[in-house]
Amino acid sequence: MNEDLGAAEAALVAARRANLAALRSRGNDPFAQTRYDVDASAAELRAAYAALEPERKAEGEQRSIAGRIMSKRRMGKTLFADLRDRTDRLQIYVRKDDIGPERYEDWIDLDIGDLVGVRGYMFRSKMGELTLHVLDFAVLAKALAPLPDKWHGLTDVEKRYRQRYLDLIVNPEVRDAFAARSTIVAEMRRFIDARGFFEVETPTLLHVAGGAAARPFLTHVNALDQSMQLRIATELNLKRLIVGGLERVYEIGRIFRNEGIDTTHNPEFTMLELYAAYWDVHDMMEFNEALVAHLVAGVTGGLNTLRHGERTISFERPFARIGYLEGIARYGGFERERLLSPAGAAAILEELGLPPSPAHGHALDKIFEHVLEPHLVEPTFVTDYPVAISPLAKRKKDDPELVDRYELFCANFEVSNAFTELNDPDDQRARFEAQVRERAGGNEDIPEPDWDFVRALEYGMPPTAGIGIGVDRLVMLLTNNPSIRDVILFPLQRQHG
RNA sequence: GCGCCUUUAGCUCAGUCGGUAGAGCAGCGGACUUUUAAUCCGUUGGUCCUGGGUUCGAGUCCCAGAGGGCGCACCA
Repeated sequence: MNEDLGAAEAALVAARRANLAALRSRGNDPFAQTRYDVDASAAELRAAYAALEPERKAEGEQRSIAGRIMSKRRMGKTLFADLRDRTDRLQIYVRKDDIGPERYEDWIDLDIGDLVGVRGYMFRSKMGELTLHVLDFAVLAKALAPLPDKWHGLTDVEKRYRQRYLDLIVNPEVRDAFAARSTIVAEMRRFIDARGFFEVETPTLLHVAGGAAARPFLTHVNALDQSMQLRIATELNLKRLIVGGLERVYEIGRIFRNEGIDTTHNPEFTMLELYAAYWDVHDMMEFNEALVAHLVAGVTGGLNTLRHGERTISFERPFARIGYLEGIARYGGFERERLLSPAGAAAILEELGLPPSPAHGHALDKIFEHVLEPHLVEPTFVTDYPVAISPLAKRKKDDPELVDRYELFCANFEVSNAFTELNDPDDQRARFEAQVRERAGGNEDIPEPDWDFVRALEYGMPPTAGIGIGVDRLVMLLTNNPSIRDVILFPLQRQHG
């Protein structure tokens, strides 16, 4: 079974198997264990005994923890080892005199990576380290494969992603980032639930994936013998629920887009979408600002600033606001009339030295990215988008070429996108028809229209505001990680032998 | 898709001008009853990513390919 291993690795595995056999020969089969009574975590013990003075022992109280052996320092008839559990690392101390010569042999046969449960009392060593003096223990599982280097850890990025379990074992900051993600998402739910929203789950398999401009993944349902698509947004189904009277709904769900992979894009990612009947885009902005400020305070222990790379970003409310056209005029000097006409926007692209765009909306996106986005470091609401790039948003009452929409930018990327939802079925139908023409013109990123969505609007949708937040990118921001792969446990990698 | 970088022991990395492949950690054997990257003595371990080519001789030079990272392009 080890034919695919190199000789050196095979020898390491063989040594561990020999240790496993030795443990079993003493009636101590690690894989026969089913449970262990754990009454503390490493972090709890560190906190509970923080005041213990050097060389003092808390002999009266026995505590037990379980974890993985990360290092072992043998000194003849005693040994020190470091145990790691989900919370922290804790040093343990084992003496031959305490457990007897035969059980001490077990510790010689234990390897780095093995899982043990230990019970004993806490003391502080001569060197000042809090340590658990082991009086009893159980071997709970054996690591037959050798772990990466205890000091350098695992730095090979490819291996870290392909074997994330190794990354999590040896790189504590990786575990911390994913623990932070869990906390952030939980806090997000609490914040939303407290405002009376229903959490719902809508299908990922759809006949027509819509609600965004992106290429979908294609699949096939055998039972129906029909081709289907993986969703690229949850928007249309969530608004159907608003039509259905649920009034306040949200979904935190996996979205799939069959597009490029880079430091801010993974083909499957997590999006929060939330819709509130009787809110408009201003209510949503208020909500959005409160949510982000709350999460920043949560991860920083109450601060309103975040470290991002070399800089510090302030999230003091209110966040900056700038109009879409106003911003492009301020930083690029391009005027509204040119931007809002397809020919004018195409001419601006040329002036900027950018390649021509297939459509007006695309040209606007490119101009925005080059002119305004580089300036958006502090959290900033960009408001009042052109209708050409907002097919699902409601027009501004006094300015029908623009829509009641904003995007929140921070650290030069989009954190959220929100608008007052278009609820006029005739306008929606007209915009879908425009998309049909654009799609016929060769833009494959434009989805097929979802005509049943127009039918839903015909039954009446209350005035509603909606928002989408890229959860992965928000976690990147909140945990100061530069790549989306740092906040996705198993990022997509090419398959190889 | 394009460009740059990268791939050597289980892990982290050296490898000069093309001349028999190295270190630390881990492992193995030994000493050591408060160590902590424990220490000390001894020692095993290689598909140098793959396939071609040049050469008396290739980890090293050339070509092609594969994986990965970064940048650009793409991408609400």
